[in-house]
Amino acid sequence: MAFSAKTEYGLVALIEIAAKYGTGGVTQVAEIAARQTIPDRYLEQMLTSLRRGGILQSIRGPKGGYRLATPPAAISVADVVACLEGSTQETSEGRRETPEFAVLHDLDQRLEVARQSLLQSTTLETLIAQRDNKTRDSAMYFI
Amino acid sequence: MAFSAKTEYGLVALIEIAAKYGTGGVTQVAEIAARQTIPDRYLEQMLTSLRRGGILQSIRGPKGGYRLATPPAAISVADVVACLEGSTQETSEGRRETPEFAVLHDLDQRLEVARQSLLQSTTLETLIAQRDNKTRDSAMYFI
DNA sequence: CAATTCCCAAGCTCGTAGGTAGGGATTAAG
DNA sequence: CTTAATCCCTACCTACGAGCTTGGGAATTG
Repeated sequence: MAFSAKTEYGLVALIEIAAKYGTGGVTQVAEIAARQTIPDRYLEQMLTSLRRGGILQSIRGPKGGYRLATPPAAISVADVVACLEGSTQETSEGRRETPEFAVLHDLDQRLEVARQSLLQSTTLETLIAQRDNKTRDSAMYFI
Repeated sequence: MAFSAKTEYGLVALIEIAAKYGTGGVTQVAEIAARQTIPDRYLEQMLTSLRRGGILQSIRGPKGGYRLATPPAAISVADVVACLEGSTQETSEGRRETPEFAVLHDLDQRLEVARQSLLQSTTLETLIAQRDNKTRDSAMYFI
């Protein structure tokens, strides 16, 4: 899996929350955690990060929960990844500076660009659409 | 870095070894390790994997060393990665089967395809050419 | 036979991903 | 105005694997 558990859980939760965006309703951690079989206290931390990152808004107290801060189409997977993949100090020192390492570093950059390009062009709206296509497709078996 | 140390070291070594392909000469672990500042006994292990994977041939004894088993243009970075990224059992069990996870799995597949596509289209020949371009470019500063 | 190289396999260590846990602040409902 | 539900903050724990070390052996050459 190219995503860490953190990112994966965060995205799964966001898909659920985003699906309710039209209605204005909120979604609770416990709900999502139960449906997706994710430890709830752990998922809480992801959603907290997403709130701090401006992707989610939270409402406290009974009947509280989370909702998106912006429309699903405005939130890309790249945004979510950036928010959850905690900036792990890229020990920039100690780099070996031979031309061979440099060439690999370039290749690495190109890989990263390709990845980011896909992640930026995929939004929560996209993901919801894909999810709904899937369930519709599987429903067709029953016709 | 999208590559593990293993892969990175292996590729660096292969670039050096591949550069001698025309001459038919061999390259020794100690040489590469010294030039690239890689622990030699560690690098040994990567080259052993590459030999077992059919990418390298080895000659033992004094004046021994490694050479490519095939021309540089026939060895893609994808081959090298496949050889060195030891198949870490993708615990396929325990997968959560909600549609949300499924959608992310699809996205993951697309990321992997994009990555493989780049890695397959990059060969040792490509990397050598890029390295040589680099050194030529930096040489121009002295004109 | 002695030096040089590759070969094989085990073991060590430290960071981190992934998860747990304790207690606090806010708010709705009765 | 109390109780329960929810989010909030912070610290801690732990298994595991990436990255590296080590100890020997087997082939080859001069």
